[in-house]
Amino acid sequence: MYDDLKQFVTQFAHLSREEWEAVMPFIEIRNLKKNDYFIREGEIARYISFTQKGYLRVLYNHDGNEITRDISPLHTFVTALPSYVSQTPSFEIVQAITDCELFVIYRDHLEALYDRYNNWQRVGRRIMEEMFVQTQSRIYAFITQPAEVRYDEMMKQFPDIFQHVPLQYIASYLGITSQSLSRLRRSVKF
Amino acid sequence: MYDDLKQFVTQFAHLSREEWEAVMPFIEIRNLKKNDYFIREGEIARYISFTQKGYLRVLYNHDGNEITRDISPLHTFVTALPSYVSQTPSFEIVQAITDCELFVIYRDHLEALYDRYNNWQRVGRRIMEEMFVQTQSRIYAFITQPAEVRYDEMMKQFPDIFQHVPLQYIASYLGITSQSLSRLRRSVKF
DNA sequence: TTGTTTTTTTACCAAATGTTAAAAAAATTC
DNA sequence: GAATTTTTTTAACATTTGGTAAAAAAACAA
Repeated sequence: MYDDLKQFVTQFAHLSREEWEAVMPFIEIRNLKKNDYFIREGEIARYISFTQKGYLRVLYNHDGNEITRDISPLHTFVTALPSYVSQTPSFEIVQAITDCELFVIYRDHLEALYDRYNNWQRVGRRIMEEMFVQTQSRIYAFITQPAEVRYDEMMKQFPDIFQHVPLQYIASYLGITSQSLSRLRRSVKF
Repeated sequence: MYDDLKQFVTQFAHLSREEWEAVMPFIEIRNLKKNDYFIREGEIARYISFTQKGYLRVLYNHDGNEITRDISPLHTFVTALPSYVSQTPSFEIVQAITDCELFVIYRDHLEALYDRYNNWQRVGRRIMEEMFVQTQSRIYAFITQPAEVRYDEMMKQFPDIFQHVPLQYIASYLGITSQSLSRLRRSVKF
């Protein structure tokens, strides 16, 4: 049932049986249809989600344009983090790109788990460290690589995403317009 | 002595007197001269630094060009994080931009502190959350703002940096060449 | 100070990406 | 399946940024 979740978290720290089972009562299964919202604009992000099935994106409205900041790979945690950590209204929106099955954990429950088990707190810390490292490499990509290379790398790293995610979201994630993405896709082919 | 450090960490969690004092024996003061290295390329990052005085930058060599990924504001933690978390040789270099006074803490000591005090583990987690949120807003800037706006925002947010940090490092941090930075600085003036 | 090295600026041209508009293709709805 | 809506592609032109080279300015060293 929670195999993927278990595998994900135990990458970061070994958990005793008791520690692992302590999270169980806090996991809530939520199914979203394509285009449903996980977090709406202005809402306070009171929970975090592990994507068991499907793809979410994190976006925000910038002068009427939707800016996709993140497209979640399978089996990772997603929320509108700025809102989640500060418990203030979210400028970010989290939306289902495809039908999704999510494991949802409320922040209050997770914080209680952290209070009780140092080891869970460690898992939380290590996951954040890892996410930070990944975000940094994305910044390196923006600094050093033209859009075409960023696109190629993304295709290599997340080939499954291209079967499920509209190109306009991918273009925004790469920091270009969908017209530009179209153009560089054409030039790559030949 | 450690007032700035104490203020920084207690932003993230309240610490009892015992908890605060537990870190003291682990703090090592290190002074760097301008251009000295804190972490060298290929070295394993075995410690983290709080910049009490001065500015560090995090960079790496990309086809012979130095790419500045980060310029540390005063009173924050810095290390070559990918190496630090995985304990593998660092591709990133951490170098003093100005003379620096650093509070250095070894990873082994910090991990021991985390093991012993859940509250310190919490501080570590919250700092990583905060750093992640900041890095994300930098990604938003890359996606939505042209270099000129990114430059203006940086000047607003870190005006002190411009008195100490060479423009070429700032250009690289902004993701442009120093020639381009020169050009847009000229156009802003009038 | 003088000479040397490094950094910043300027200029010109090239390449990458944005903007606007419209057509084509695909997905969705009735 | 036909009509409608959304997404993707194409095209022409504008703007931003990069690359190369060299001059000017600043920092550093003898």
